[in-house]
Amino acid sequence: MDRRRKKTRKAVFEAFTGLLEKKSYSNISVQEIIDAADIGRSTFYAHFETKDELLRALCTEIFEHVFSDDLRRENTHDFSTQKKDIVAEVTHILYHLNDSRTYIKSILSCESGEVFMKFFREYLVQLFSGELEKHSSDVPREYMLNHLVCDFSETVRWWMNHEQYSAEDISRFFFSAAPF
Amino acid sequence: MDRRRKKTRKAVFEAFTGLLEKKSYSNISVQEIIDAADIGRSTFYAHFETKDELLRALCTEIFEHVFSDDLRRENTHDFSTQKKDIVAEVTHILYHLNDSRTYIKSILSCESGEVFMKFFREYLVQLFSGELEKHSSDVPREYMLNHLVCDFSETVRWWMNHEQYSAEDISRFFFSAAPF
DNA sequence: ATCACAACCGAACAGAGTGTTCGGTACTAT
DNA sequence: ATAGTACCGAACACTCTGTTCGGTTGTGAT
Repeated sequence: MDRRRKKTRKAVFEAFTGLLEKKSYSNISVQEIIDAADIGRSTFYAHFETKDELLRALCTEIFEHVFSDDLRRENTHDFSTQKKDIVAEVTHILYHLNDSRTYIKSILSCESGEVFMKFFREYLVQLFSGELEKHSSDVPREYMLNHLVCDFSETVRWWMNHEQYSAEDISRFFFSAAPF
Repeated sequence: MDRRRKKTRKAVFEAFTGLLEKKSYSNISVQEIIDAADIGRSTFYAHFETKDELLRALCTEIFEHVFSDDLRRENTHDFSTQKKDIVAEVTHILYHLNDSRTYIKSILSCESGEVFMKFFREYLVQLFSGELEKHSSDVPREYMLNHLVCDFSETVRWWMNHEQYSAEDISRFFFSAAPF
């Protein structure tokens, strides 16, 4: 990718998350992002169609990082590593999430958090749907899957505002309270 | 309250929820609500300062209904009824939620859902914080409280899209999966 | 039935934000 | 060196917002 495009993209992301720390998503105008990023008006629209798309792009970028290992493992059909147990996998994801903490906190701080959480839950459905096979109960499978996904995503949301805990702590909390 | 005010208020709420079924919150303009409610522009602004305030007013109205008994009980210092067990209480709230199902589904269908969920969680914190005393664990109390609140609010969100289940079913699912 | 009051109407207005266009400039990759 | 790409920013048409105000109609109390 052209060095200029990368630079512009980065400037926009940083301006955007910076603004999210100060004010809510809906109160941020495209013009403010443009000014903060110090780019031309038409340049912004050459990269992103709307503010919403910018948010989605940012979420995608974050999750590509967080779930990068899982995705890679899916492509290489290496069954030995696929059998990693769920506890290790969850802890691993928590480590990655911690890396993007600053971005995530900004996004979660207002309405835009809903978009982030939606993205997040979509990834988690894949993560937990396999795990669910092992358990049986008189509760609909679909309910349990949604339950696990929400447990974990909300655990992460909580964690983002409680920095004192480590990834291992959070993993332990999660498995203590979740119905595994 | 003046009959006209009641009528207008009702017309706005109905127009708003009707629109929410068709398109997302942020894509609904005040003018569309005004047209759908068939009222004058200035009339809308005489009732609600902004679209956001309308959403909050609608949420407040819903929760005043859903939690009406709890609130009443709080005022009358009747300790005999205060000791109602949590299962009955939860089931009771689910019944009330079912009454407002149409409204709630509309609100939850897009970004406005976040506002609804936020309101909802605030009420639930009160409901569950007492219940938590009874349990002990090596997990922070604050985490457990948030966990219960999210479990329940997300259970309700799930329920709204799975009409085939009764309030009793949902109550059972919730207590099966929650760490009680 | 009357009457003071409150609610509603809707046109008009200023202001803010959006998304596009276009001619010109500057950078990049090869 | 050069062709292609990205950026700039002014200008434009458009939509939406929130307010104002003079006039109309409905309401509740007496």
